[in-house]
Amino acid sequence: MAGKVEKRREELRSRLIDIAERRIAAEGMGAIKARDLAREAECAVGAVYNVFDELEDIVIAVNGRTFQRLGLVVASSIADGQGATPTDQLIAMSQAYLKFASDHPNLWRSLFDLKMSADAPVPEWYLKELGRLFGFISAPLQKLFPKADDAEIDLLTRTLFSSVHGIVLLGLETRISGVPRERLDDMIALLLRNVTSHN
Amino acid sequence: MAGKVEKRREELRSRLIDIAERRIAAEGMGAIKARDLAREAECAVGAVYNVFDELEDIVIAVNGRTFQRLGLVVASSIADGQGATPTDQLIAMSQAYLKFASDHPNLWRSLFDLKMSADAPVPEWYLKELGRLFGFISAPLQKLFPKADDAEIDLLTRTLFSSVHGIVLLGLETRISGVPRERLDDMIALLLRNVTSHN
DNA sequence: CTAAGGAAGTGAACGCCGTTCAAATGGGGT
DNA sequence: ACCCCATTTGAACGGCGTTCACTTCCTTAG
Repeated sequence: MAGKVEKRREELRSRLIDIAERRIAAEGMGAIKARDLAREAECAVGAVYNVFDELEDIVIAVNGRTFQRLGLVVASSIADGQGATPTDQLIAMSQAYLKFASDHPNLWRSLFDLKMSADAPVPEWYLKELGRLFGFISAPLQKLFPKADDAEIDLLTRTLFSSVHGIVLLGLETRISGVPRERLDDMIALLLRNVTSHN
Repeated sequence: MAGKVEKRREELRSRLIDIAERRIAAEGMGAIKARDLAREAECAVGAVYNVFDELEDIVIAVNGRTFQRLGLVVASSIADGQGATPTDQLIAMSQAYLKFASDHPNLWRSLFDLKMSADAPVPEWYLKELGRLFGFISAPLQKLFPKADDAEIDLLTRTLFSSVHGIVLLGLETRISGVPRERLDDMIALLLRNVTSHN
């Protein structure tokens, strides 16, 4: 019966991730402090390091949840309107991406702000979720450009994802954009309609 | 003769910015440490704070230089080929932007990584340089879309800038892109040709 | 030329951080 | 019931940005 210790460990682990998620959502990645987490989780600072190697790993765990939620949001944005045109699907997904980033700016920023520290070999779930996102994009693109080969579709997928990401990123950065939130939807639609209308 | 003190101050100021610029270029924004700068500038830590309110202000000063250099690079990318089509001008500028970011990744990242701290009222030079960049983009766009009004041109300008920025940003991030450097030029050209060819 | 006044320069000290580790604790096998 | 060792603990460590009482030295008035 060697389950008691492990259970507590696992319980503490998820409790810490919950707390970190709330703090990141409320005050951003910079508000993650070992002593604060320990106090709120009612454990010693050292206990945090029994469950995670470094503080950064807690942020990575939160990012895992966030990435998954983001995937769900994007997926469900096209779940209903299967009759929509490929272009409209791309726009719907991109605007869902924007909405998620706008609704949870700190959680979303943390996905990209975290510098994977040196040796870190990019977590597998990261690439998996990213692949899911890319898959959502490339499907409509294949309909739009039936003659394109996989490499071309892949390049276009990454191009559009990066472009939309850039619009969302700079758009939510007040100091740069000077663009009101509702215009960002227009920018995304403008981009995607122009790119996909020439075929 | 009240010039001796000021001269030393100014001399120390520019010396610190030089050192900070080298360090950022070599090791990134995170390598800016008060004690390191002071040691290399051969002054006391406190002296740094006589010239700058916070360490962050040194990074801002470096960013000022970087932004100016970036503006020059983008401007000169279209200086020679005035006969080029507007689309080719846009592509040339964007690829110059990519080249600059790729040649000086740490300096370029520092332009955007720095979170202007809370109250900070966005430096005037920042908005000025950004305006210059936007001006370079909107000029060819006006030729491409003569019927568009200023608001439309402005929205398209910001859309394309953000898109190119996104491509560069994610493209230089190895963990996300998986795209070789030379393909990024293709992505930019692909985007801009598609967007500007429908007219 | 000198002496007084104040700005600039100094570096030890402060408070906070992530992380570690010797000591205390408590669950599991005998 | 007991001991053993993994878990847990929180004081301690090294490093950070920033401050401040103190010293130094430039400026300028007499």
